[in-house]
Amino acid sequence: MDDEKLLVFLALQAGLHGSVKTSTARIAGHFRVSQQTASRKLRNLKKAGLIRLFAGPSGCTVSLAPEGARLLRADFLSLKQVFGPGTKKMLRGKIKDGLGEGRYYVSRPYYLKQFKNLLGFKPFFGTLNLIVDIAELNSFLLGLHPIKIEGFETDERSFGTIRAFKVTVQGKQQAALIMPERTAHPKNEIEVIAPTNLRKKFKLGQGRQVTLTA
Amino acid sequence: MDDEKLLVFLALQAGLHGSVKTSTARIAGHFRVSQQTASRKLRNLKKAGLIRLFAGPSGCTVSLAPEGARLLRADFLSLKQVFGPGTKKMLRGKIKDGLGEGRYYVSRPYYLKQFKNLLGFKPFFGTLNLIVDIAELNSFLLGLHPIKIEGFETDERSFGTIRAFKVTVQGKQQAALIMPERTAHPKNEIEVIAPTNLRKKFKLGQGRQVTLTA
DNA sequence: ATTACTAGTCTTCGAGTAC
DNA sequence: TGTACTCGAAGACTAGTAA
Repeated sequence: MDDEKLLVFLALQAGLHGSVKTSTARIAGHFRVSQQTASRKLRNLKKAGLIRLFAGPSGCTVSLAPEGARLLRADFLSLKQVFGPGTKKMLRGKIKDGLGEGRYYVSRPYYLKQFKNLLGFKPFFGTLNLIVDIAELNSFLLGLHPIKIEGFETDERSFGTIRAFKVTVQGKQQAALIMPERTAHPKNEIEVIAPTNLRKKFKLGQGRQVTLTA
Repeated sequence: MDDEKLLVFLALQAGLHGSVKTSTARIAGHFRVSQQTASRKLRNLKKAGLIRLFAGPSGCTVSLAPEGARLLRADFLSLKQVFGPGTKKMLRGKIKDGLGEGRYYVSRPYYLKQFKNLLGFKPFFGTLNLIVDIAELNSFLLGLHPIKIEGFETDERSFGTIRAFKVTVQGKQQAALIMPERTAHPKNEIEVIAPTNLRKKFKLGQGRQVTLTA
């Protein structure tokens, strides 16, 4: 029994917002593991913030925590891409006006050279900042080949390693989704670079919806 | 990285029927584990019959085996029950004419007593045999409380332990889905018992479709 | 560059048991 | 009945390295 299977099992009984009264022995029986293991796994899920758990001498009641629901939703979206009827890999995001910071670091020569070599284009000096759904983002990125853009340091500051993914913007424009390598769990904000000024080309303003495909 | 996550990762890249050329290092990088672990897990999935794998000094190409696709489909259906829009727990099956065997063992006193006590009804002496989709069945059963009907032995033969699940037939009739306890992976055939003769009540003949809800 | 074996370490499991 | 602790055994992980 892996953690995620247990989470699904609980979600099916408790629902996304409800709760279920059960026992560690019952769970153990279902997965054919020991009562001790069921108990421990349950506590682990609680510690990980995925479920809410109240356990006592009369059994335990469990409900999904928001983080647990989000995790399952991400799994669901991944599988939907596999089984869903003709769903192409796609990610929608809303434009957020950036701080002009992107223009600066995209144009650093050390990055620039790698962009050219590894992505196949010289990016416009500016980035398109998009707000996306984290679950959708994870599902979208899963299965794409990450391209590693190495970081570097100057006397003043350090520039971290970047993960880049080749994408298409609005179904037409070659581009790349980029994000810091460091963050284990991606934020809900991503940046897109392309050979041209995407804002101009597609007449995009703040709040407008953009579609990335892969 | 658990096995199932890896399978999803591969499925997203290879598709259900295609294949993908990759390397253990790339997979390892994605899940942030060692190359060795990725290699071993891949071989495990192959040994388990979930993927087809050709590995060599120039990388490896992977495709989903039918069993792997089935496993993912089961997961997908489970999650669909959680996230799907208003999908109630439901299982469809096609009637298969039984051998009259059900009539015999359902009426064994030792079973009968437990059916009454644990299911809350005295079953009609006969079973309705249904052919179902294994993935749907697994997803349906996941989350239902199994009720254990103990087996017993006579001088002539032994009667195994039965797992029973309370269900509703055609949205109206109280009933129970029963299956042998033994089998780890359920067959695609189940039996249904109810207080009344389901065949008569719903005018069911071979091949007719029946809906169970829970 | 690959895959994958071996060996040592670390994690996870379940029986026994306390409460 | 429950949950959950300890601890010895079984399994999984990574580093080093062969091919």
